[in-house]
Amino acid sequence: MALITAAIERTVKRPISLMGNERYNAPAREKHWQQMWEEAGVFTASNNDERPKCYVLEMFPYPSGRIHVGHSRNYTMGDVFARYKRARGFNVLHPMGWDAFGMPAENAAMERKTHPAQWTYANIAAMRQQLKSMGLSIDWQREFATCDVNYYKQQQKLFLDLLKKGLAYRRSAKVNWDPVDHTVLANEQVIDGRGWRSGALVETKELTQWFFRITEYADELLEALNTLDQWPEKVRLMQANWIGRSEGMLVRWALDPANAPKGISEVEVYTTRPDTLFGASFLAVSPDHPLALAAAADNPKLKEFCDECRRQGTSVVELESAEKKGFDTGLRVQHPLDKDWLLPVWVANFVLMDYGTGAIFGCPSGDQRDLDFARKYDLPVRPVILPPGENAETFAIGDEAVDGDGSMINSDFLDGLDPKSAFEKVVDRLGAMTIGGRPVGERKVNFRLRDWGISRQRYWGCPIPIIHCESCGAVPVPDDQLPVELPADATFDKPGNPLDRHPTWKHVTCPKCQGPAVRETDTMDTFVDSSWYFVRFTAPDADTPVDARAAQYWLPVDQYIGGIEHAILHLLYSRFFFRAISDAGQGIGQLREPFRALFTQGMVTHETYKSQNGEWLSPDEVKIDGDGKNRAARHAVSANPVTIGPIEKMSKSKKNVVDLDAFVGEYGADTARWFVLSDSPPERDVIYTEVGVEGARRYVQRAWRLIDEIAQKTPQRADVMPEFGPEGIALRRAAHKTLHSVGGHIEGLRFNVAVATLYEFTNVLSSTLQKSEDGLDWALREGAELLVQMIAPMMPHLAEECWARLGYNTLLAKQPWPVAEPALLVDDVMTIAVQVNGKRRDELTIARSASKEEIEAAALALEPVTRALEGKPVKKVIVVPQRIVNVVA
RNA sequence: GCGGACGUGGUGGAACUGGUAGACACACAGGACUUAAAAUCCUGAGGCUUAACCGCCGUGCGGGUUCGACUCCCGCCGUCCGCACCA
Repeated sequence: MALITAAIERTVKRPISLMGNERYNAPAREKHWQQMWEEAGVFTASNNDERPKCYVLEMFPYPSGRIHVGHSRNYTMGDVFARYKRARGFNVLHPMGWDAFGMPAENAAMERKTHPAQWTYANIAAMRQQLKSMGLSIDWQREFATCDVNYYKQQQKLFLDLLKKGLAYRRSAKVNWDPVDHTVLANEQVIDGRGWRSGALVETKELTQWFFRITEYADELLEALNTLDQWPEKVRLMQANWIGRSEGMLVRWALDPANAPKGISEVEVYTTRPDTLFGASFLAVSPDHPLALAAAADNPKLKEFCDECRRQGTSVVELESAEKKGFDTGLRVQHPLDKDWLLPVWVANFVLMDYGTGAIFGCPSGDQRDLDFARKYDLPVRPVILPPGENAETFAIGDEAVDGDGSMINSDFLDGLDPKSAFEKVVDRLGAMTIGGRPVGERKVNFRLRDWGISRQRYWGCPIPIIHCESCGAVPVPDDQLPVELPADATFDKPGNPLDRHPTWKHVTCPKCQGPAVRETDTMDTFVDSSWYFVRFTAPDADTPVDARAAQYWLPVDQYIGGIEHAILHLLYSRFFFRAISDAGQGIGQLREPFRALFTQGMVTHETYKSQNGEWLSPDEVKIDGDGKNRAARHAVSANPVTIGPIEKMSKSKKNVVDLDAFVGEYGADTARWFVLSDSPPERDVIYTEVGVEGARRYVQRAWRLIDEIAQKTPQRADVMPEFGPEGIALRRAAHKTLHSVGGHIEGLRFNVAVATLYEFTNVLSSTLQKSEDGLDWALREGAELLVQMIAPMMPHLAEECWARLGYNTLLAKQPWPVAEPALLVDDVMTIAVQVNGKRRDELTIARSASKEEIEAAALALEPVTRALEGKPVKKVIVVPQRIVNVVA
């Protein structure tokens, strides 16, 4: 029995030589090599290793069901990098897991009557198979899903750490409430003021919710962006804008006691432009500002106005088109720099309660919104900054506010100063004055960033480990009672939170007083799950959330790869959470940034198709006729005309996806890998086309044929190098130069250029194969072996097959990256362009050792050069060795 | 409105810190092999002019710096993305 299997094994293992034009059967061979890798455990990463480490990570997927070719690009890129680094002698960690909590599972439960867990784990099983079929060099032993009890148990510990440290807290906050689905909606789930599923008008509701104190780290998160020099500039900029630091002043304005509401004597305003204080013409407060509420208490019309503002939609369209509206409260304030100057206090719909203090002073001459507002309600407009070149006597504000540089006017002691000095002077002046025992003005740094609300009124998420007790308040679940597990028997037949309506789950005794109490029924935002999974991969089975030794060995992630859509939230939350858990006691050490290098890859796009009745059609339901302008589509079965729509990112909803299984079954994984890496720069989108795929497939076959031919024609290389003729030398130079450049391109993630370089070398190799010369066989074989090793990170199965064909019985996945011979990287002759007056006229091939004088003389002797000179005297000759000669006449 | 990126043949794109623009691929055309097709192989090609060479033009448009600009600077035009009443 054992003998028979061994025999079968051998026949399967040895690739059959190609006689004539036999094709390489990728799908069959790929399965074989995947099995070989698995048996050899090539991709298992050890936490105890002498080699330098390299942690390569692609953003882990949400298990939505199936993987399509669009998803595969991200993993392919990471895999090429991981395989390359492994070959370069690194101990590589390349793990995979599942971002498995979230709403779709609950929706599926509602629609299909399957439990979220069942749905999720079934999807994971299917997608794991798909990823494995791509031949990714992943250490599957470290795999986990965030919905695994073991994972979210550790996350509950982290939550309690943060709570102890004061980095998690509870407060009341507004949410978008869907009154039909009884659920909280994220902003992006509110479309035109209505719930995206129910269509009901969304209400604003105050709920007590849990928050993480990310604002505590606002300054650090902003500052540290400077250290992330291997992140895209774009992402750093987006984060910086999101954090939105501004430097300004808090200014306290005394209310005119004549009609001030009881108990309120001043209004605090945040401004970044205290220099324009003399241009103030009114104060405006948010409809939710305490002063507005107090004033509205005995003013029904004002109350009505405030209510109307609150109803004003939160949708983007509404905010954009919303008119600036206000209501005069009748209250008056004293100007801080002129006691006799009284200004009106308005309630305005454009003032946000949750930025700054919810109150502003309006300076119409310097701010467009304030100007629009002042014009509408006929409030004074007083210019305070005179733009350069304007005359102070005649200058007036028209329809446009002036926010540029200039010199101060109409501003008392600030007159003549530039705005910056005026700013400083006002800071000094107001700082020295007091109101109600405090300074009238003080410097204040403000951030746009808000604390991170993590409460979700959902079932399928990590339960927040808190017990609410009437007498003890919010009590942390004691460590020995963790995890707080999701009840398996929840019901999903109606909207609302299944945890909240579960008959028994939430009723517990208080850990402190043993009295009756209830569990927190909110679960955590799934962004919490993804904020530390990369830490957990370093020790997925540890009893504590973080294994200090493993974390400090592997982190930071050396190369992180994912979509630009996560530029802000996921990446910012992760940067915060990493610091927070470290400061709360997890053994991460001194490290503050989790991701050393970040790469944001482009999407795979595809044409979209729509049937006559407006339904999306998938590519395999459509037949394309003709090409160019005559290109038309019809339905594959009914032959009805089909509209070809715009090229868009592959997505399930538009059905413009190509399923990975179908693709791999037909073409093989290597073709898919090669295709997504070719042509387009990796950070840019790549368009999926049938012809592009055919091109990739052709190359797979061509490479295989070429290697096969060389394997047949040339003997194994002798250890001693023969003497080479010109062809042999040229081939070896090409091979080693390619090796040098492909390595660099992979290192720099320029996969499309690496692919092009490999095509180029393949062309050289196959044309040299037609020639004969002493010693050439040796060079051909060397070239073939190098080619195989170079394509290995991108097309690992084909490379193994070729490697075996070349007579090796080792796994290529275990071979080190070949080293280029430095002597072959430098030519002994060089070809340089010769210009006359900056225009290229000819080129010159000359010994590398030639002196400047020799080059100059040779250049001037060229016929096209003398012709272009037309007898004119040469003024100057610029010779840049190895680059160019420019003759200036 | 604010911020950013990009613009190169029929197409995707290449060109290292300024130094032969169009590598490589796709599509196309011609040829070889074949009874034929597919597959494969060879050849050609930025545009204009030309029989061909030569020549001229050419990296969105206009200017500038430089011996020399796809690359750097200034001003436009266009496309895409992010943020958006943030005081």
